[in-house]
Amino acid sequence: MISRKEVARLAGVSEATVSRVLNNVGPIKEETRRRVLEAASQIGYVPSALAQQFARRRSGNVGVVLPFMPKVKLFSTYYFSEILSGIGEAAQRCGYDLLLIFNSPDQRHDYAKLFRAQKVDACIMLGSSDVPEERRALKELQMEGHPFCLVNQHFGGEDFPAVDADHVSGSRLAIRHLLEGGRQRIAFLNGPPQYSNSGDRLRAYREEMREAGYSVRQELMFVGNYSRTSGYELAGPIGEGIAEGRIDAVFAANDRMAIGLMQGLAERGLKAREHYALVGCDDSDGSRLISPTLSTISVPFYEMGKLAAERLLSPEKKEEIGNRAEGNGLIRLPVAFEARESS
Amino acid sequence: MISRKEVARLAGVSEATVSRVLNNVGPIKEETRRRVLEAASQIGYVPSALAQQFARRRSGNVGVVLPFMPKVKLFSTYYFSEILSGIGEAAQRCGYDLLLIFNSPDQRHDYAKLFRAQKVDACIMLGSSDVPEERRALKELQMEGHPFCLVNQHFGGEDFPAVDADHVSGSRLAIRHLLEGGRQRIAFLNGPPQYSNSGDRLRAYREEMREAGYSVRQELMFVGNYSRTSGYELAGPIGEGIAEGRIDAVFAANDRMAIGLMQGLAERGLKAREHYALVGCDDSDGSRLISPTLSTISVPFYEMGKLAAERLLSPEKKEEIGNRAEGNGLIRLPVAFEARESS
DNA sequence: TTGTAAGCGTTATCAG
DNA sequence: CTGATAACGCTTACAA
Repeated sequence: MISRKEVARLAGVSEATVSRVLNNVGPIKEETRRRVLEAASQIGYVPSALAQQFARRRSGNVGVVLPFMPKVKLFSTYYFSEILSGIGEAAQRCGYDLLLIFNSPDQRHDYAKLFRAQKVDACIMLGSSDVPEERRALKELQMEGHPFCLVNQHFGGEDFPAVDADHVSGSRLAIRHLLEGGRQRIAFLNGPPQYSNSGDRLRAYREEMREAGYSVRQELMFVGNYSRTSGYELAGPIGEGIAEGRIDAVFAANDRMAIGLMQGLAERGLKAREHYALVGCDDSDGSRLISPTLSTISVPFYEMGKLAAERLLSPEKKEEIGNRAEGNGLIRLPVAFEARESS
Repeated sequence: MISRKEVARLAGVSEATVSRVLNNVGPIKEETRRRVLEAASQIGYVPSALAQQFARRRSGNVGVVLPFMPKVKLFSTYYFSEILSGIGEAAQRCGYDLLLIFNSPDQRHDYAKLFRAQKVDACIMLGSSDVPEERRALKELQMEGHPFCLVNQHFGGEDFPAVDADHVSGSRLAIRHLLEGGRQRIAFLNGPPQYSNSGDRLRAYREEMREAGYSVRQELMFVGNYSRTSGYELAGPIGEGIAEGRIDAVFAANDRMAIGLMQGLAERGLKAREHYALVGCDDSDGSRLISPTLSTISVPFYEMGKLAAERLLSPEKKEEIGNRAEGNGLIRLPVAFEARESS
């Protein structure tokens, strides 16, 4: 290993001077600087990031925590990849490296440990879900004052820093659109309850339906797990509802389930728009490829990731956000309705 | 910061003993071990990864180098996300963390620097392309003996460690399929030449066409940049060719371009299968969603990423691969043809 | 403007 | 089985 010492010797200065030159700190005689840089490049010296991190007591890493999902190729889902792209963009600009952390299924989620071990200087949680274990881990983080931020999830009763989308408004838009299109028996295919946006959407659905004068019946409610397959499998019961006139539209909590459902229903001879209206959520690439194209809510995942990272890493943003109304770490970004052929 | 010292004091042992217990090294009296663990958990001690890395002179990180692509949300492309998922799976199993490295557009690619700076213990390159600067950087890596591996790319004339897919055979399958379907004027929409698989595919195309007794005409050759848009934009010239009977099939180097092309041609009233046959490459999710569904070559990206990582990180794999034929760092995984509606 | 030296929290070696 | 202690390569007062 080539170390500072050799540069110092070659340049005929002390090791401290080498550091000063390389870190641009303190006043340095121009001649000295030249000699040091010359010596450094001559022997191809590169400061050890390990030693620097150790001495500075900062890793220079942002942790990105990813949920464990058996059999799911995580990055291949539109949701994660968009958020990660946004985080990457911001982290790079702020001079941080991204450290990917996979939440193992077996061991408990010890986020605080990441900080205590100094593996990361800040942390962004993707796909976090509202289960007791997760709450505990996050509360601990907050207690210990570690900088972190959730993306696309929030926890009722807590004030965790988070960047979410306005899923309530988005869902309202979707339902309203369906109602305005003359649909009255709107089924709701929701995601699992441990995700806050499921709650948000459910609320929106209930309120809109009630405001429109419809009762919210249990036979219109379905729950999947966000996978294409889970939508596909619900084509049975939902298809029956459509065939019997009990359902004339479906609002699905994400595009994947909507697409699976559309495919399943197509196999039963039921065509979107013709036999029922369908609205998904996410504005994923797939929504534009499927036929008929899928009406959907576009969610700014990329921007959400970017904002979460900036919030943690960029000094200006940090201040800007600090100046917002007190006691609310949650930022909600607006979403938009995309009308396409399926509704 | 809670350090080893405090644990030692609380347990009434030396700091060295604390380390021994925690690292399970050397013989330890059971009673001592108990006391140390007790003390550690009592004050919530977590060893500093920074200090460990420094002392061990190993970062415990695998670098994953990603190309800079302006305006492209990298992870959202099937290709990268699948490979990354595979790498993640293997890295986790081998006890490494993933450090994402974004190749900035401005500064030169100094991969060796990553190692000299000890930021990573091994490195996997995604989306690497055959340009002089890249060759130089990789050659330097090899010269200095740093462990690295390319994925889905290889460099003629060099023997860099790489995991690629057998794009030659894959392309042959595609062309042969089109020929067997009675197509004779097969256009080829290739990717940029700096990617080795473009060369591989071109070779396969030429040979298959020649073997079938067709001349390879320049007017059948098109080049895009793997984006959906680039395929879409070539719908003009290619559409003309189809209309005028000069083209009756297209083989595209990836699904995204194929899909863009299909959409562009559809706008011109040209339908896949009916007016022309189309085969893509990658077996991306989109290929199954588009209508008509897209025939394609399925490439085991996930496995490629996994294998590249194992090759670098897992002791057994390393040996297994070392026992292969000499002088060839390149491993090619097989691909398969997926017949769908478009051809 | 530069040198000296005290950390930083581990690992690893060498005695005992 | 356990305790001292010398690295590790850098940052950062403090002195000169």
